[in-house]
Amino acid sequence: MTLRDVSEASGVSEMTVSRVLRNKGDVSAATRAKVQEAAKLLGYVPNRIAGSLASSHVNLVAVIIPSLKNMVFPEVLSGISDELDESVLQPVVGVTGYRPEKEEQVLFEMLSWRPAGLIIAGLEHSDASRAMLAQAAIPVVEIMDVDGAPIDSCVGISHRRAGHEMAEAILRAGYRRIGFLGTQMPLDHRARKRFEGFTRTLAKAGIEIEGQEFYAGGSALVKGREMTQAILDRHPDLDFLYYSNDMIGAGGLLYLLEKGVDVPGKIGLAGFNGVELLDGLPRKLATMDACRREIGMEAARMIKARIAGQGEPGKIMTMTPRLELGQTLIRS
Amino acid sequence: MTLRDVSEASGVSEMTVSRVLRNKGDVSAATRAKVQEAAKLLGYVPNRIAGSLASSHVNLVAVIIPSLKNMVFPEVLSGISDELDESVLQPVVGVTGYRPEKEEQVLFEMLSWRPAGLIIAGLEHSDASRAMLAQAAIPVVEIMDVDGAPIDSCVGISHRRAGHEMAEAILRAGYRRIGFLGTQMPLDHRARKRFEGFTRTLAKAGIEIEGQEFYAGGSALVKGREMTQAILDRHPDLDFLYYSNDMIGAGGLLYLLEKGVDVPGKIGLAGFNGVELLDGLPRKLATMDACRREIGMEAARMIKARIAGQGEPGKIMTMTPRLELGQTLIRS
DNA sequence: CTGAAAGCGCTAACAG
DNA sequence: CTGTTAGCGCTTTCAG
Repeated sequence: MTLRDVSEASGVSEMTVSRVLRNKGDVSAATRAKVQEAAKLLGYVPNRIAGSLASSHVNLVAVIIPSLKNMVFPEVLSGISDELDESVLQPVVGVTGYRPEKEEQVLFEMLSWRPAGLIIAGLEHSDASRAMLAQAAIPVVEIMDVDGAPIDSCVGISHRRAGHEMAEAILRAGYRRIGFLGTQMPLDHRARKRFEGFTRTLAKAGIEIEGQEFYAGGSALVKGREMTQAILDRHPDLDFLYYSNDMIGAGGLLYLLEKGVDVPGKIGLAGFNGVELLDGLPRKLATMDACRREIGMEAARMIKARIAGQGEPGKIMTMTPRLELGQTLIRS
Repeated sequence: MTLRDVSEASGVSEMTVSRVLRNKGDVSAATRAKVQEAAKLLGYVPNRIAGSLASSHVNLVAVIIPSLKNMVFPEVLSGISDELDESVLQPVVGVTGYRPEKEEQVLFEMLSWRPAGLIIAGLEHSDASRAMLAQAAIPVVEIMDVDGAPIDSCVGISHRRAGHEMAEAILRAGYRRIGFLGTQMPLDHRARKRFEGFTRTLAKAGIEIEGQEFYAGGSALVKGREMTQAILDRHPDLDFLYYSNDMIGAGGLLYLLEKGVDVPGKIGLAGFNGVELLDGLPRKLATMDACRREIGMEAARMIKARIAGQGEPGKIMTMTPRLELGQTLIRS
């Protein structure tokens, strides 16, 4: 089923059929009707592969994320998808599993489709990846993080600053014996930066983290419980626990409440991400919103603008996450 | 940057360069090396648009799902993505927002890329959608649901049966005054089928649902709390609540535990999906696993097989969800 | 093992 | 407003 079929069925030249189907150029109402009828009758679906090759315009936006298992990324994707929905652009998603080699491979695959733009999570990329992007010469928006040197545009939050602000709030509230619980993911740069921002701020106040606990795999809620128990077994005097994400934080919160521990009196808690789930917990966990949906939407907007020839390259947009004290961090 | 550039840089014909880059046909080691060096030096990324047009082989698998906001679908996607990872196939995702018109539109868009196969959620599609799929003549796998007539292949669970089995377990445990809490989504056919299977089985036992509550939007956990309160306000005598998904069920569970209600003695609870989250709750909610990841992986496997010319068309695979009684449904 | 010719299905550019 | 011509960048096919 090709344009030629529609052309023959309607008695109109292929070129004019093409114009009708793309709403491009002036075509008389009569011809237009004939063509549309023939196309519908035949159930013609244009071949974008041929179309894109001929026009060298591709309506694809490549999106590269580390994972689909962590709800954070589907939320970003959802923002991108919703925003692109109002345009002709279509997202194509690739998943790297947090692995740089895989990122390179996925990037290569995606670029081979000659997308009109690219959205990619994080600022850390291999030299090979950077080289590919430079060659591709398409608008690139790096998302989620702004702590570093973007290739082109960038929208996200400062995770270092997020860690820093949480540390300040904790200190301000008077907590001093602080533990950290996180994921065993050396390649999660954003978690690492939050940790750095956090510990550096504590250090400036002359405080060092008294205990740490890391996990990998499994149900985050369960792991949060287990880690909380473990860290308190080893460091019973801790008066605050900072979790690298809300799910393990929620697990810890549930565990402590069951134990009858006074939260936030005896021990304070905080997580990170601002997941909706927290609203339904018995007590609201302190957290910091990562602006996931907004980041996705803004990235999509930037790409749209650039493709439309409007936005400037190199634009950096820093979102400011709200600190939400909830009910697990004493107000100061 | 085209094949021609690599050809000129390496002094090898375009055709042979093409063969090297695709590992196709016999090429001497010497030529191969020359070509690979030139390609790497230039940072050449093949143009799959041209390649696909010329060969009429497209390594894309279209995946159409209702939403990214409900964790269920990213989980299925993740299964598909992981399974396709070991092949040359690449998933391309489209989102319908549960709207049939949007599904048609997304399907049209996707088919215009001439994917090698299609995975689509659900068995309910408009006539136009079915017509497009028929014309496309590619392997189609409908997923998540098996209650209906598939277009081609199909892998999922019977939601009617899931509702039926849960009803049986509830009756067996001796509960009689039953309430239902679900989403306000007339187009979520799977939720509807569970409800049908559930009520039909109750009816056979001479029992009718005594109260219902529906929600739309907002945090499911919070809504679960609110709905639970609301339904019990209106029907204080209910002794069982069946939730159409685990998140609202978890909200209900937390609410009742806080109230000091005897679960499952005074009132029993059950959800649906088998989300990992449940493992970390104070009490484990009864549920039924929807086999989300497995369905994704199996669908991807079916597509791979079909594209490789192996699998039979029309294969239907019914997964059997495990009933997990947890600690909110009295054992019988 | 290597190359030349032809064309995938469509659209840009130009001519009427 | 409509049609013709010439590719887009690659691969198929066939010839050496």
